[in-house]
Amino acid sequence: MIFSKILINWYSINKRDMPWRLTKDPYCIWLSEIILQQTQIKQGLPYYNAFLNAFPSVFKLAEAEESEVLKLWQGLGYYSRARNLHTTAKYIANDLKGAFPNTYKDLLKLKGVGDYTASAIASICFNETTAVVDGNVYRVLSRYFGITTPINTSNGNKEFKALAQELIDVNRPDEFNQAIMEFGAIQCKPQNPNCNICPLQNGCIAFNRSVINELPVKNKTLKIKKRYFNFLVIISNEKKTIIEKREHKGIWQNLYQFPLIETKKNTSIKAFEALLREHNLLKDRSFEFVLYNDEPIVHKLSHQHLYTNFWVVTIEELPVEGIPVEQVHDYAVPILIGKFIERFNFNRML
DNA sequence: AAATCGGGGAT
DNA sequence: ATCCCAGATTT
Repeated sequence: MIFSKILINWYSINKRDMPWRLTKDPYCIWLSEIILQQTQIKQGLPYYNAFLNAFPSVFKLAEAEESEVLKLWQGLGYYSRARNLHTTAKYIANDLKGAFPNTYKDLLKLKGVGDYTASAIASICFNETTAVVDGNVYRVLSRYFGITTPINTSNGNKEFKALAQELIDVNRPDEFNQAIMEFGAIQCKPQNPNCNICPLQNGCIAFNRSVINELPVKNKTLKIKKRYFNFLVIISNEKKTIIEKREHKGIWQNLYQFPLIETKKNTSIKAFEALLREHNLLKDRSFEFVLYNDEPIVHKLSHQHLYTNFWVVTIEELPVEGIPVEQVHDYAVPILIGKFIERFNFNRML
């Protein structure tokens, strides 16, 4: 039996129930694919339901404020996905009058839609024969065909895309694409794949050579930077506090945070007091402060480790406008801040 | 080509 | 700790 046929047969028996498998509506498929980029289904699923509930159509999404979209995206990470999602929704609703692009070529032009997502939408919604290549596909193909080209190189990307495009079932591109991804997710897993019950075992080069655990090959480049964040949780007698928007490029763009002092290394309380006293918001003012956490809170991102302190500063009157403390819940914040807000429990002060 | 962009889950 | 996750974009 041929490769695609085996996969599709396996898929028909083993596929999991997913809400986005109940529809071919490009809006729903697009939304699910953006949410699931670099995101496990278990983590993305509640966000998919929340978004469809809040924004049942591309027009509703287009009408929303970006702040609202980011708030709903809070905790999912890679926030450029949410910003691009909103930009693209406005483009489709306003410029295209809601007519979703229906070819791989046109889908690729959308912000936040790359080769994988364009292929997925084109095949699932419009039956176009465009093969997807995601992390699952890299793994399944590299093992079955014994390919040692590193997957995170341009050569690897080209090679696997071409191979997947050869293997795809032209009569059922949608099923083939979903089958190979599902197969990679629950059968040909990264660790301890179920080779003993695998329908592709016979022809699998990695299995026959006992090199399953060596594939796929990936170049590692990761350099992790350490950063030292000090957030100022400034609270006035009126129970107001200050938050600010992260406007600049970099992590958490357009999300909110407490005023931040970043230092080159972790500072002692004594040394930090000096920084506090010369800070714009506190200069020449009378205040008290306490370090909320005993040890720096370590927040790990893929390229940075953030060593974080929350300094609770009490002051008679805010130097700028500020917001009532209970309103901190209304803003999209990084999960690092969100967890602090939850633990600190501003509402107890009311 | 390499760096950047999150947060959680599995081992 | 380390790797991975239904990748895309910027540098």
